Amino acid sequence: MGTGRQEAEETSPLTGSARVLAVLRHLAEHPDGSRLADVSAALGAPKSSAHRALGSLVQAGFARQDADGLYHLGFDLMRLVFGYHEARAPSLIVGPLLRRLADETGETTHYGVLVDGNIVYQAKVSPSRPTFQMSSVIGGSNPAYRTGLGKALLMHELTDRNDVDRYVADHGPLEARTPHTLRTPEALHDALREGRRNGYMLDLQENDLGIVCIALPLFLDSPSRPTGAISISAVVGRTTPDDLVGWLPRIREIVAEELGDAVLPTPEPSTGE
Amino acid sequence: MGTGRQEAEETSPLTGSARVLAVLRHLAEHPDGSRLADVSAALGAPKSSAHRALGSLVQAGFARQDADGLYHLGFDLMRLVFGYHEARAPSLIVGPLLRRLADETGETTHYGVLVDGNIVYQAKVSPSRPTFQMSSVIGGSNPAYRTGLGKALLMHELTDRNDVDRYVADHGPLEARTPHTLRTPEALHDALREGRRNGYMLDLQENDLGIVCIALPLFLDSPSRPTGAISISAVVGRTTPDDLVGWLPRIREIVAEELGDAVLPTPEPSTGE
DNA sequence: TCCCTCGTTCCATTTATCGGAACGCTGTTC
DNA sequence: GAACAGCGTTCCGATAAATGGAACGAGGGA
Repeated sequence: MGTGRQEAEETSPLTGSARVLAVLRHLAEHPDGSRLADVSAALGAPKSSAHRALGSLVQAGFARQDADGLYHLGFDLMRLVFGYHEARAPSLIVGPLLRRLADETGETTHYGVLVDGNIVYQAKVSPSRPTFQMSSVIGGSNPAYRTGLGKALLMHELTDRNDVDRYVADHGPLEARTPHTLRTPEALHDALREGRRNGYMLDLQENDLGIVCIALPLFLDSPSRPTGAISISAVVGRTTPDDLVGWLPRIREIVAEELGDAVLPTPEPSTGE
Repeated sequence: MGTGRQEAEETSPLTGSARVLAVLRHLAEHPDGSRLADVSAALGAPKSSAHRALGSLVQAGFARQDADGLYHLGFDLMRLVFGYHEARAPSLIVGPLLRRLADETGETTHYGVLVDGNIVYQAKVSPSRPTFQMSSVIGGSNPAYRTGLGKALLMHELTDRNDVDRYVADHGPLEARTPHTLRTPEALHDALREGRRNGYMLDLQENDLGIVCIALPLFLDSPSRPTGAISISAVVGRTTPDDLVGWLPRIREIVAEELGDAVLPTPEPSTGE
């Protein structure tokens, strides 16, 4: 879920610091460690160049070499990134909320923001007794139109049909990852309108077969534009859409306790179109 | 807890890819974002150089620039590091164990390995209802001699007095972070010996005032040399050393259920010296 | 003992980095 | 409303750092 870019690229010779960063990426994508020859081959660079790049990374604390000669991501980089994440506003503010929701429902919770038409996961809390492992990763992304988080945010950005059409035009066609993915601008528009009416958004196996979720936008900064959205994900069979909606009162209660009652959207009573 | 290196360094002009990596570090250390001028000043480099370095990072997906022009760590880097961490053996193997222990005791649990005389935290699980926030960060480190995790591992590395003396000589003096830190090789040797006898190790406010913990080494690979250690930390006042030791039977039970009964040390009955 | 693998080092060539200076935009001040 | 100040960005000749083919040496197997 949410990869990022291609593995081996033949765009340009890839030189200088760009090559060093490519090596860093390679190390991160190989958790069991990489040999020098692997790195060299993956980059299409001579051994000596790969070796020099690795040397720079090791010296900076961004890579390390174990007793077997295998290169790994450096502990210092992990400390930096984990420290960065824990110090960021989303973790600090919505972290406790996500944990309470995960404990209460026994399901995985997420917080995500909208970046260029995609949802980027900013925080993730698995329940104490995980029933399954969600494939989402912090920093990873998915198209907004086929995730609960994404649609919960889009519904306040794309308020009329023209907005929806422009979104679809700008961010590529609606790719049907599952049979349930919304395929047309009409379907998306209808879903967003219903979301605005209800004050929440459902995702019924639209991004991953077997996964449903309920999502709510959060208005942490501005009362008009949502800052991000939270979601609770579950597996079909164990949880029905009705169950998700049934959690709503309790969800709203917990959100209000943790962040106040101004951060939730006010459902439009019945602004029939 | 576990910083890593100095902030502003005047070692050498710092050029090329080393400078790019320094910029990356700077971004990670400033979670609220950095201006170009900040980066430039922090590196002692001209604006244009800092700008070029940031450009390289942005292009690689390791940095991003928000609408206000502030530079941040890139989402792609977060995805890479979090994905790397979740795919690594320690997370996969001891993760569920740490979670169960955290749930059972209501305290924070850690897994750490010994690297060059220091403990490096590899996994961390906070309880669902955190009573306090531990300052440890994944990838961060602390001297082994004043942490429960570290001593639990040292006790199988430094089995006689000569080993202890050599350790102290190699890894600097025993710095007393708190009044309870072990100050002499004798005290450390005695503590390690008692740990070997008991099959566990206590840390009684030796690294952080107000924090006590109990730690056990894990023998995941070899039956003779521990792979790493797990710990459960608590605040004094709410938890006494006796409470920690009282958890032991349950801890051993859970560890045996999750990983088998061969991964725990066999307490030496009474090998009096 | 030989051989193969793998990480490391060397060095002349070349190419990307360096950085001072100028540009243009935005929001502010007088 | 016009001059100003701060900021990110771009330009370009001089310079220094990256480049990579080849040789080296340690370690492990056959």
